[in-house]
Amino acid sequence: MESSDLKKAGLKITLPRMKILEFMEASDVRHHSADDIHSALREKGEDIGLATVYRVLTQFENKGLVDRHRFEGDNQVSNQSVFELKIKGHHDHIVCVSCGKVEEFYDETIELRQKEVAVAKGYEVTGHSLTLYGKCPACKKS
Amino acid sequence: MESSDLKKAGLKITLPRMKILEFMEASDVRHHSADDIHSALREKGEDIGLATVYRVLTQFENKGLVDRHRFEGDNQVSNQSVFELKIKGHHDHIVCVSCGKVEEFYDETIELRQKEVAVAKGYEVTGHSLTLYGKCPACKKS
DNA sequence: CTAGTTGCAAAAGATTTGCAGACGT
DNA sequence: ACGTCTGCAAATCTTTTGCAACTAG
Repeated sequence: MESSDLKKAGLKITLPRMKILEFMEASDVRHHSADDIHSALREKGEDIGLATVYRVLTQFENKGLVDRHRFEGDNQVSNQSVFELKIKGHHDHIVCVSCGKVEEFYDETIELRQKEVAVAKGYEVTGHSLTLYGKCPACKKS
Repeated sequence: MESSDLKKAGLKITLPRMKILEFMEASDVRHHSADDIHSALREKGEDIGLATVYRVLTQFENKGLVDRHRFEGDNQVSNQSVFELKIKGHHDHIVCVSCGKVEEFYDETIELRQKEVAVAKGYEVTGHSLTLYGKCPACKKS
């Protein structure tokens, strides 16, 4: 399923692209910084440059294969963008401010209301970004 | 009202801090990058370093005087953080992807639903960030 | 073969930090 | 006077770009 996605997107099937896609699919975590991916692949013995990782992710983003997020919020740990495969439908995020864990959720009520708010202001909506910040169950105890 | 805010926050009342606060209060735009503020003050003849602007804004953020946002979204223009005075109550943002204009809104339904979603997942909410992206009325025509 | 890709190093943009001097209280 | 700030320059961090070599189709 990987190579067909690339072909469909009009991108040549190259080793770095395959490796990056594979890594993102195989990982149990869904959000990765460019550096995460680069280090992970390096450790696996792949010789892929960080610049290539950025280039590939940017291409994927433009082709609609991945989303790029910039989590902000209370105790922001890093300034890096994070990327996630766009295999599932749209959803928003909830980030733990203590351990950095990211979960996803989708709420029809919120989605609908957002559109209403925008239209009421005369906007033509093209997208949105919603992220909740808080302490996850595990971190609440400590 | 400015100096008292600073004093309350436990910060010395210095010229750069006053100037930055004044500028943010006086401006009709509510969101400014560190560089915006720096340039604006420079043009007014104030001799304030960019590093100081960043330091002051970061202090203000920690003291709860300002919020820092990192708008992401469809046609990302810049990677700069923007800061806004926290004088008004909480609200979210709607950003025009064409002209970059930022408007604010507050919707009780969305706020409520967010809290519900987080609680349902066992989180203790500490904050959230919601930004809609779209074309503003003026830009829709073009 | 040929255009699209890659790795590396250098560049660029945003933000932070070290330090000596200046300022607020 | 004293500890806090400030400006400047240098350092850091993240991301992008130039370029010569390489590779998929």
